Amino acid sequence: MAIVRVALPIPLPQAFDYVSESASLADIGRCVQVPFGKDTLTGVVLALPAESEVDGARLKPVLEIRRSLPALPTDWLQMVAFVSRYYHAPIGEVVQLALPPDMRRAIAPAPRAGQDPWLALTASGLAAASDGHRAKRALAVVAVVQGHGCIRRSELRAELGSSAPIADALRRGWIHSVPPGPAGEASGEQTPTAEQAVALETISAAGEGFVCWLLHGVTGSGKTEVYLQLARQHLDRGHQILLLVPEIALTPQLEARVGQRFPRAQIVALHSGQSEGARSGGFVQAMTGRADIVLGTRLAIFTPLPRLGLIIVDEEHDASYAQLEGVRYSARDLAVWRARQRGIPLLLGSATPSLESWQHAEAGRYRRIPLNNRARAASLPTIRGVDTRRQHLDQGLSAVLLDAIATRIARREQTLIFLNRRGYAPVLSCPACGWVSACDHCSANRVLHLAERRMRCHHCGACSPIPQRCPQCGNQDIHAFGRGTQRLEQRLGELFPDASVMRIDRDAVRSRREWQQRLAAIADGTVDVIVGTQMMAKGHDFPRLTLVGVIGADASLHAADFRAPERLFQQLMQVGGRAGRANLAGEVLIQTEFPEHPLYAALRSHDYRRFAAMSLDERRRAGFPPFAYQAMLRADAPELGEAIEFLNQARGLARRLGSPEIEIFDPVPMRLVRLARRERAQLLVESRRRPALQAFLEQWVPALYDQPAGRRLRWRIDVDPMEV
DNA sequence: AGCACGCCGACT
DNA sequence: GTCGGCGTGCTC
Repeated sequence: MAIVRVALPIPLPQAFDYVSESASLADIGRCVQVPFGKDTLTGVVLALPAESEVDGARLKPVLEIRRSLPALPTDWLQMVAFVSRYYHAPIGEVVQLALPPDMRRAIAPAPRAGQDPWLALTASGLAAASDGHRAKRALAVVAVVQGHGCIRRSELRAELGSSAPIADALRRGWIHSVPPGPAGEASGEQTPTAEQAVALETISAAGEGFVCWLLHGVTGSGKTEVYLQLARQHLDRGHQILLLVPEIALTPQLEARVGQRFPRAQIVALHSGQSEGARSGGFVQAMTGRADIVLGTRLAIFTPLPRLGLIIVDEEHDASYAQLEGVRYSARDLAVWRARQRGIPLLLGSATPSLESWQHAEAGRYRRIPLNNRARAASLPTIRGVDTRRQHLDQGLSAVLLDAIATRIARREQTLIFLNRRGYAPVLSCPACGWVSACDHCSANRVLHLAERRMRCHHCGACSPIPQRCPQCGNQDIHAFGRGTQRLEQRLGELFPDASVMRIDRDAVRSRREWQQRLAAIADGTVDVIVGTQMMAKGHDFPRLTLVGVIGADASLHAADFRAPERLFQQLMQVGGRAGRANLAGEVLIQTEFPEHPLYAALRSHDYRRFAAMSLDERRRAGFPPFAYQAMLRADAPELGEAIEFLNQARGLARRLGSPEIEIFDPVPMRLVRLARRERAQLLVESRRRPALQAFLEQWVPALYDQPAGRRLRWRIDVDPMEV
């Protein structure tokens, strides 16, 4: 009779022991069905302990061990256990997070390569394409294949809506299926630039063991080419590659690029908004070693990969690697842990690395590789500040910026106006009595959305109609203060009546399809001026975009959050990278009341290093991360008092456990105290040493579970919090 | 988390 | 006399 330790999907910190007649060591990592209280749950076997802390008579038998599924590998279980330990999240919740909801469906065999071959153009197909005027339907096939370089039969079929012309084109010999071959066979590999070659040689020379590389490459320096050539080397050695990307709409583009480069590799894409079945399928393909490359967002860090040889984290500074809800983790940090665990190299890439990573490099823990030159475009954009202190502004737009826009319109070039505020105006207010459009559920104002004819809270999503008069005093003369993307879009339309203005933000672009349509319109050059939020900052190159205007950036300069300037710099650097490509010089105009601010000065000279040195110096002096390690206890309740009371008890506990190495702060209401009818507070604990913080948390968090007050409200511990 | 058990107010 | 409020405790 073996004892089986099982992680169950419940928010309790411990695993549960059961007994089983048939369990063996081979069942560690398998899914099991067990009775739990009144119902039956599916869990994962963590271990077969020699004995249980629970009295043997109380152990219930395992109902079923699902042996039809392959067992999760030991290193995967170790990673999950680490996440639970480090982030102080219940093991069962971590397993639930890391495991696709239903792995059963995933057991169906993956589509066989022979069934769904890669198709590519032949020489005669190329000839047929250029000489035209023949069988139109088959030529359409040729055009599509040519457009993709290389495409799966299933995708081609989906695009054409029929498979008959594919057969026709195959018969004519215009296209052929690419015969299966080594996964590392690359098509269209570029000759690396001198810098890229150095980067690749340096990384290869260090061997196959654990090294954390920080690839610091300016926008357009060709980081992706380095990723792909490095990936090819590892594919050649039979390794699997994990490529993490931020949670943004451009995943499909990168996927297409990887697919075209490695027509013979099995590529699995894992991103949010994917069906359960697809996620499970990809998970199992990766776990069984059938997938060669896993490309995905933060959740993909939990993919089991038996042949894993390389991890790449693109745009490693990106905030979307951190999960803020539920089990809190940073996929980038876990990537480092995982690479060390597996003894393999890890590549973190960014034009503006996180200060955490930069400091690791400064301290020699990561090895830095610079890519200083743009691979294609001749030069970096000119960045200038526009001093708005003494200027008349038209809806926030300075004459200098308006002139610059007019010039681009005349030249048939494009402008992007970057404003990180959605809606028409951030608040509606009555000048007579002082009423503001406050949200009933949050301590925030509802934003005027003229396009949707609603007032909307950007925090909880609640909506209300636009009042025609002041709800408090009846005054008909209420005003919209400030401006968002909608108002700018409207004003730019008035100022440039012959130009076409397009708005890109989460309200205007709801679906992937809309996003694609708008991108296509911008690429076509039918748009002159784009008003966009940070959605526009990432990825995508627009060859005709030569001017970027930045509005309202100053707000982040003096924000309460000590990370705000870092994010601002990253964002402006990224959005500036949109300006000027190929043979057209780019210009970035930043409207500011603080043109002399060192952040803008560093930005003007494209000097990330200076910015990083300066910021790290400030952080060191202030004792902020990465020179201190933090954990945040957050609580929310219907009334703020309850949350504060719980945190005070928690602080009392902490004081009793506390060591001199731990600093315990007072509970404070969060900056946005009220959110969706709940009031929130937080308590910060900090240490100069990570192990000291962890040792403290190991005592403190279990004690918190025993606090009776903790049962009446929601609380959560956030290790290495990104927002303080 | 779910679900029991368990003691105190307004209702068929 | 009961139906039901959610406080407290437990789940291997």
